[in-house]
Amino acid sequence: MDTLFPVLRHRTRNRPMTEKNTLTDAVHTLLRRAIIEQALKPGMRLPEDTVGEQFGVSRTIVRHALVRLENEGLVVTRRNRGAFVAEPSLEEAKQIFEVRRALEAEVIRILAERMPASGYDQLEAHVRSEQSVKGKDGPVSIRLAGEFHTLLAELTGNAVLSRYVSEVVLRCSLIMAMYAKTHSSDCAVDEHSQIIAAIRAGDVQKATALMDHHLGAVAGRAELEKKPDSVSSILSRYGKELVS
Amino acid sequence: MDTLFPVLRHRTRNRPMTEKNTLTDAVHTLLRRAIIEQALKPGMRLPEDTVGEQFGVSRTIVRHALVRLENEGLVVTRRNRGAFVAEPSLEEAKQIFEVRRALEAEVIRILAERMPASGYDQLEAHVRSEQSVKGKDGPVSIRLAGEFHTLLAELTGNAVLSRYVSEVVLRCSLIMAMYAKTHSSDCAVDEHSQIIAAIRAGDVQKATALMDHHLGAVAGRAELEKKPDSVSSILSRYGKELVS
DNA sequence: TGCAAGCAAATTGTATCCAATTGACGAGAA
DNA sequence: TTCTCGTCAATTGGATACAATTTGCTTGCA
Repeated sequence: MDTLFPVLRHRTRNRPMTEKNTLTDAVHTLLRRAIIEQALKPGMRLPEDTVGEQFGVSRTIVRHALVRLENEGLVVTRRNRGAFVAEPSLEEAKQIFEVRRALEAEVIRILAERMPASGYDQLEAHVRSEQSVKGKDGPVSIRLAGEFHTLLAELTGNAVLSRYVSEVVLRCSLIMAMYAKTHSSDCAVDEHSQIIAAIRAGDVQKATALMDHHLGAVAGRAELEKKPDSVSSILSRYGKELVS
Repeated sequence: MDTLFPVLRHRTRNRPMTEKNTLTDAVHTLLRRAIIEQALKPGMRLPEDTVGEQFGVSRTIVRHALVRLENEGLVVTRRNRGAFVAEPSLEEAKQIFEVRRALEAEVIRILAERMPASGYDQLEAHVRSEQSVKGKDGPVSIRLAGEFHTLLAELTGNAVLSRYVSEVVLRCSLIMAMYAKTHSSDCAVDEHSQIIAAIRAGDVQKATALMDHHLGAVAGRAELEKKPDSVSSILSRYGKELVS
């Protein structure tokens, strides 16, 4: 545990962070990455003082970070109980995928209309980096698969849209971590290429259909398996119904 | 100032709040309402201790509430400067409307497919309450006009979608407060009725077109006028470019 | 043996305190 | 007169201390 994130202090003190150079942002970013990469598994408790101790910051900071993560849907907090890594239900997962489809359809619609200058270069570079880790089922592959969609959204130039897409993509990563046996990003890379091609051709219909299929495949893969591998994740859901 | 929200303590101590009964939630909710109803105008400073003093809570609470409001896009914070009510630029406004159109189109698509049992009753009741304040340009009218769209989104049963719609609707309210001369919700009510009718008829095309027109009219009204009534709002934007 | 009441430990909710950064004002020099 | 530099007040960033609530365990009783 202690060695998971040993560089926080250093990076925070000396170098500007990706976001705002404030401790809260640093903790927020690291916790998010830890959740997405499954270092912190769904349902795991996140006590404020424990986290703060590991990161060498006070509870105040951790709390602020947790508030943000809760807004992003990656953690849930229960009154006087503390924060937990979210365990999206299948119902919730369906909802998130539904929204994601709508948002990404809009992304495609916009990009087909106005793709920025270096857009295709960036996309193709990203696909290449995805191909370079093809086959591995590690956290890197999961992260890259998500970042393709984030990049796509960023290219629209619409910061609001981009933020929402990022959020749903992150939550989908969490969902896949819970429900899918393997992330199996093998097919995904090819589908990414096809989507780029369709956008380049200006064929919104086809690109949207491809994206729908792409997301549908991902969602379907999750729904079929349900991954009841750990008893706790099941019992926790039953437990929730008892207390609420 | 002191008499604006005199009931906070009482409500918080004795009664469950709308959200979670914690002071942070209470302050968060009240600040949000104050911003939407234009009691707190765009660009206005929100010093932590001043706000906390007015509400009778400590700065810690206000900080947490401000963090949430920032996540919602209703306030912006500048490092070591404090929090301000957001002043969305026209570019930002365009982006928000773009996302809103996409989200609400999805709402209509879903509702045409699966409208819950009492859905139409609730919608018509809401329209009636909108009509009852027709003509007045007060905060109540602004709030109701927004809540129609929020209600629509909630009826989808998709909590994620509903949350995002709520957010963009709130931000649109702020935008209209800045850029539109009058909220002029006169036409809006009728359009709301028409949208309901189209959904009831199962005509997704028409409902979407109506909604697009509805939102387009709202957005257009804002964009045309630009409301340069106060010099400060213009200068503040230039000022931002200087310091950033 | 099983259940309930009560106590103790742990953890969050809130308030207060110290430090660091920023913006403003004013004095002095070009 | 105007620009620059230095000091100071104001405000946020962050840490610590205290209070309230919940949980789980222990103990007593049926």
